[in-house]
Amino acid sequence: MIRFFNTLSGTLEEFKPLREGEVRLYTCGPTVYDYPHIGNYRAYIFEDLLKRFLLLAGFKVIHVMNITDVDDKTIKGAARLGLSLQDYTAKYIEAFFEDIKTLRILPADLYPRATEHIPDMVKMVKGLLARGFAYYKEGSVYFSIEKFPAYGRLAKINLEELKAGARVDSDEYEKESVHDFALWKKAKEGEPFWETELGAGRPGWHIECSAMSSRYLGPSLDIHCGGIDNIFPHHENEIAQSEAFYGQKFVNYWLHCHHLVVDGEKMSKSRGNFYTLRDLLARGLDPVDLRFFLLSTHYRKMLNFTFDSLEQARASRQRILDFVYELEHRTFPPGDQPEISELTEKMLEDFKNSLADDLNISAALAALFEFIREINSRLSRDLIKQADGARILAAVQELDRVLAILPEKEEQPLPPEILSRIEARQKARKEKNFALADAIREELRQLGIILEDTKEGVRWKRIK
RNA sequence: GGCGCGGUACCCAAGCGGCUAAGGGAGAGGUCUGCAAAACCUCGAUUCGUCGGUUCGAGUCCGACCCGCGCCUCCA
Repeated sequence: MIRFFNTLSGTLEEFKPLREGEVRLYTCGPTVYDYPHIGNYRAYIFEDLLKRFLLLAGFKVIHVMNITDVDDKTIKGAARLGLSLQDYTAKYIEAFFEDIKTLRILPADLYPRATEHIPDMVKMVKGLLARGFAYYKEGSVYFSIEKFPAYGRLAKINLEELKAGARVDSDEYEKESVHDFALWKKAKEGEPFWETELGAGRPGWHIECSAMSSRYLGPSLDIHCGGIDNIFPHHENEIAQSEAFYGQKFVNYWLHCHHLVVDGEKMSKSRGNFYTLRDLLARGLDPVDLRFFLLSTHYRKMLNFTFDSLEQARASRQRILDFVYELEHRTFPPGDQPEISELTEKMLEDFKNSLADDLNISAALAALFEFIREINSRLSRDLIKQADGARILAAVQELDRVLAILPEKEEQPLPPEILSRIEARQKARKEKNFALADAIREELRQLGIILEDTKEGVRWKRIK
């Protein structure tokens, strides 16, 4: 049984897709006004884990992620540089795609852009006007939340209290009630706009997700994800718009990822604790280590990024890589043992069952590490046979369909000058010239290559 | 004011009513080694923020309190 924590109900629920064997997944994508930061990637990596798990569990997944390429920030950014909206956002869209590839995030099936779906949004806004859920005010269109009694269910916000505690809204647009939100914003001097049946203007942020999700996934979808901060108002508003328009349930399961903080505090540029992926790559970070770090804490728990915790994650991942390396490079005696198959199957089952339990990655990894220790113990006593080794390796590779943390292919071969240094060291060792041997070892270490002397000869591995 | 999250060994972290409280990192001991490094193995909490309560039995449920954090405004 697969179960997820549904923000809507506030409880763990058994997962049942609308259509047997198929999951329609919508995840909120980037607003392309700047380079994404590592907190953004925590959310995308959580979604990637979810999706990869669903795929491993045998589901067909149809995944749509929007790209917000028109909003206040993109408009401001473009204006500042005197660029068109499109020219301004193109750079960040490209950076986003580069980054997700670097982090081994599986691409979505579709990346609809807001600017390319204006007609869908206009149609929806018109429908909401016709049904009395929306109203015009000075050329803009607003959603009237009092017309939608279920408003506040997702965020568990009581409208009365919300009104009492809210600050005065200083929005330059006029609306009837403070918490009504804009569906369509009247064109302003010097800002991009679209000439439509609603008048000249641009869409509000929330309507874009409602329009694009239904366009590609239908009026009802299985899972909608995003960061915890999207719950209110963004997702609350999406529900209001979509359900008011279609008159049916919008999303069955809402999954939200908690924040990443840095050194215990919210990341912000003014605090100087703001990192993009590029910042970290420039420091020599292996992006897959970052992936593992972001992956290895449960998605509903706040994650504290520090360079120390990143180092812990790196070391932890290295243990898995060393295990795989050993299996790939060792020679085994022929034969196989049913006991090993059993251990392997048990580990796979534990791993998958843990993930099926609201993506409990800690328990899943614990199953893997326990298995690694068990097998290592046997390896050290030469108790693993050839077929066992192949089976173990296949199992770890299967898990890696979800984790995606193993080295991509064969390691890059070493350049000849390095190889000859290794040979020189072997020669020195044979001649018992250990001072020279150690000097060469240290020299290579400086170059990021670690040598290991094993029974089966010298081995090397790269370190970052 | 409202809503919500967290406090488990030196650090990260699972466990959510009942086997000896997972797992990883660091550390200590050992194996291997010319010595190392690396790797591997072993060992690390009578105890789960504090105080009460419920229960045959509580990190696990209830109450109070202390500490840290987030949201209620754009934000993953």
